[in-house]
Amino acid sequence: MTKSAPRTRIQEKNRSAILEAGLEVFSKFGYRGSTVDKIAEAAGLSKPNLLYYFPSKEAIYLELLSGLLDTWLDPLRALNDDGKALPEILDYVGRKLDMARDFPRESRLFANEILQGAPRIEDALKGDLKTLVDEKAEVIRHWIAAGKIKDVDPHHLIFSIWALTQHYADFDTQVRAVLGGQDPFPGAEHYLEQLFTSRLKP
Amino acid sequence: MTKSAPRTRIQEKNRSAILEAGLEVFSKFGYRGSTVDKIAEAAGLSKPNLLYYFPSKEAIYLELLSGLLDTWLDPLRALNDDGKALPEILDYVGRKLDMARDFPRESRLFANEILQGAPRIEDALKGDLKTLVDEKAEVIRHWIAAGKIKDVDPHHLIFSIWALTQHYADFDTQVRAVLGGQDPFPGAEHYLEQLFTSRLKP
DNA sequence: CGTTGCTTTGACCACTTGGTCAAATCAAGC
DNA sequence: GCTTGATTTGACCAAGTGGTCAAAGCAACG
Repeated sequence: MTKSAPRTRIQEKNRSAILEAGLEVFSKFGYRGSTVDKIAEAAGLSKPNLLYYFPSKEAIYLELLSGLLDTWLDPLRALNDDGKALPEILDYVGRKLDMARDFPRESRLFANEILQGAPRIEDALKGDLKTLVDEKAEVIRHWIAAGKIKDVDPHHLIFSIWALTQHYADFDTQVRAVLGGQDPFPGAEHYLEQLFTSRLKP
Repeated sequence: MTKSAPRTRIQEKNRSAILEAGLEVFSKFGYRGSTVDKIAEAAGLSKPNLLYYFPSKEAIYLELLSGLLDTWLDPLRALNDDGKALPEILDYVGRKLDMARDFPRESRLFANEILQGAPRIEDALKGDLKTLVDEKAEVIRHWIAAGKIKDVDPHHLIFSIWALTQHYADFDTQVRAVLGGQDPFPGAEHYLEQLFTSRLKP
């Protein structure tokens, strides 16, 4: 559920333009490095006009963050105990890697917030996120008990999937510098599939 | 080689106090989020006094960064073609994980810089870093050709080691939130050892 | 056309921030 | 104790920042 639903078409347009601009700017400069002026310019509005739609810089940031956390966890929610364990996990890896490729700004915004100690979403991490991860760790434990995959620590398995996929979005600059500008994603997809298959296939 | 060598004992003491304070503050708030006042306070100096030792906020940041990149790459430099391939790689993983545990501020400072697009160290990444990684990739390729480890893309192997180890420093907040405050490192060490052994052991 | 309510803006303000500077303090050798 | 050079500081400044506000523009409807 989004904030108080905008009524007019123009409100809807401007609010979403601001959020898009906010994502662009916040993900590039971090919260402190972003200015209301920059966001306003990116959204094609004047600063006071932007502040007519959102009460403050922080309000934009918070709305982005809360929307993001959901989107970001959707692939994990989709991880279900539907028979084939390994393909299910490989699918999750693939979906996360796709997101790193297609939504790097979202990944970086999130990374920025966690790096600063997650001051604004600590509760969500200790609450919803922990609950969801614990739940999925249980699913993985069942797969292990049933002999469908090898014995691994489910939490660290999940962490490793996050780390490996998000690395390609968050550290994009470094990865491309080392690869000499070459697109990392085809290679990454193959590498990660092999990596997790080797570790998990019984 | 460090900057112009400080002459007096007091200069040495204050300069290193400032660098220590800078590391503390920059790694916590990022470049833009850090103020000269905060760094000065952490170093136990007044702002003008701090600026007597360093010409600007950026100078502190740059000196930290350039010193860091070296330290950060030392473990990779130590990766040598000395017979046993897999233990060599597992050692590298272990050393990087130790650094993530013992020097998380350094890792976060670096992560912050890369996240912002590495505006101040792009050249170093495309130069020294790429050279070093390409060189070590060649070592790994030899191991593969000699049948000492399984066939993997050397660059992505190195990326995966970086991603997995630094994740525990950079995303510490998230990891601990999900684990309910439990120390992640013992579990991480075991998980990573198994992961790379499974993938690489011929 | 004129009223009404949504939208936009120029001018402005208080506060933070990086950095300067002249003057004061201090330490050490003479 | 006095001189000399290193160190420290209070006062200050210009630029940038988040945010306010009253007034102006604008669209739609009677």
